[in-house]
Amino acid sequence: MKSNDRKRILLIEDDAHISEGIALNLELEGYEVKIAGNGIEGLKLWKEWCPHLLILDLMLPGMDGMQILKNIRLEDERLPILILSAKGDPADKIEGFVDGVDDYMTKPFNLEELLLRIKRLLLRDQWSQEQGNPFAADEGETLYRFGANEIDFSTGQARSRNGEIELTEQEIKLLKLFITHEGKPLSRNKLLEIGWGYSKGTSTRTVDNYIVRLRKYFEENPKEPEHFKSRRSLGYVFTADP
Amino acid sequence: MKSNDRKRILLIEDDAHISEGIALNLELEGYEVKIAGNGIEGLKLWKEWCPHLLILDLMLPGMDGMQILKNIRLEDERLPILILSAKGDPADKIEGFVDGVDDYMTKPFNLEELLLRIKRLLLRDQWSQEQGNPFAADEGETLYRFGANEIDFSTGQARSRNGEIELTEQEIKLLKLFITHEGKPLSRNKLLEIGWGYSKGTSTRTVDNYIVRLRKYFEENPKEPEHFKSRRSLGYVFTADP
DNA sequence: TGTTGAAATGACAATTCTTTTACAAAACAG
DNA sequence: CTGTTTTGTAAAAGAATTGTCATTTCAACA
Repeated sequence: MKSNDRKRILLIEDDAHISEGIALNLELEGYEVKIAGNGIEGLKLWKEWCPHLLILDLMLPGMDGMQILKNIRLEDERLPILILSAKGDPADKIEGFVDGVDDYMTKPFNLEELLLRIKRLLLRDQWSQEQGNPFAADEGETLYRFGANEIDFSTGQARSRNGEIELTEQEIKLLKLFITHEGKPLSRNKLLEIGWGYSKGTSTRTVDNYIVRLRKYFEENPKEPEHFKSRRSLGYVFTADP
Repeated sequence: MKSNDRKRILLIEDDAHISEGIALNLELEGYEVKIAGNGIEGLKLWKEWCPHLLILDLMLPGMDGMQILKNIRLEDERLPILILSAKGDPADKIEGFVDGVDDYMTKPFNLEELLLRIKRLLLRDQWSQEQGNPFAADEGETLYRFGANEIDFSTGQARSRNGEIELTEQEIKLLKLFITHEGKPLSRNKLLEIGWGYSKGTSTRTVDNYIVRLRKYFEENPKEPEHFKSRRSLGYVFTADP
């Protein structure tokens, strides 16, 4: 293993003053740093560059930080994420943590402390990598059942009354989104933003088409959906046990 | 793995009001909790009870928190430790972190946040524990059979319906990878990283070429692979008995 | 050196998945 | 009812991924 390689840290932060300050310090500590000034760019860099740790400003223009967080957690359960936020009230903190944040600091923050927290997070992460095998990531709770269906997220396969199905990437993402938000209506916009990384305002029939497909796969009678229901002008709701 | 066992949390805190409040909440969350009212007792319990996580008040009577911390870190580098402290000034924070603290909260703290931070720390810790060596196939049995094929890893030879084949080094590595991860899709990236030691993000057709070769060797009908299947945008899956 | 064979690359074709487009059907408001 | 908005669906167009082959690189070896 080449654990000697410099650790990559991705910083998603719109305020150039702050981001450059942090980046400079991180580089002095020996990390490799890239900055994204907005969410879209951030997601792109995350995909391409595969950073070891992510520092994320919750208050971003365009797609907001929370969306990015959700988006990334759909695909990577384990990436250490440290949230920065100007807002300091407890409500924010908690919402951030719920979605799988590893650490949280409010601006203005103490730089030394930030550096130490980062160091510690990366150290723990490295322990995870060394001991476990790199594939263990997916091997936790990967089986999900609802109705007469069973989904194995580790292999991307599903069994339903129609037999075995090989799910595609988007289908998996969408399913995860629905399952993690069971019972809550998700608007097309939200789905596009979180599951696709689109910026707001795009209007297409894409989502509907996927719904059609999910219904074909998993509904007993696709015309009378039980699990993937539409809520007019709200979006779609997933229900595990109708 | 007995991940179902309740996690043990040791709380070292002299103020009974606070400690009991925290303990109660932790128990409601399903943790097993023990309280130590001072440092000596704390160290004793840590040794006997082997908690999964330690919550430590820095301001303790007698032996002070920092001593305990150092003491424990001498013997256990990895135990997740969360510090509580009434003093909120940065200097304290930093000193705490330097000595291998995983998280730090100052009193008065938000209970929800405490619970969430604990949850996250324990989750990461669990990931660290998970074992599994990607090249486990090295051990013991060197003969592997699947379909009409037989591979002898000790000599690097294989027999298939096409006769005897001398496998090359890379082919062997790749085969081992597939065999040890039967049923799981392996992305090109993972394969390149593990089998070749490439860093992430390299894009080549190398892996595909090897797949072609493996299929030629081992598939009855390489155009309709049974064992080495491709899962678009996920990678390749190996299946021993289709 | 030149030979050899494995390993890697790059171009292009074949395939599969995704998005758009277009329109029908359904739900709603008045 | 009737017009408007929203949702469902199929099929075409568009992208992206994968399969294959010819070619180049590289290192071992005679």
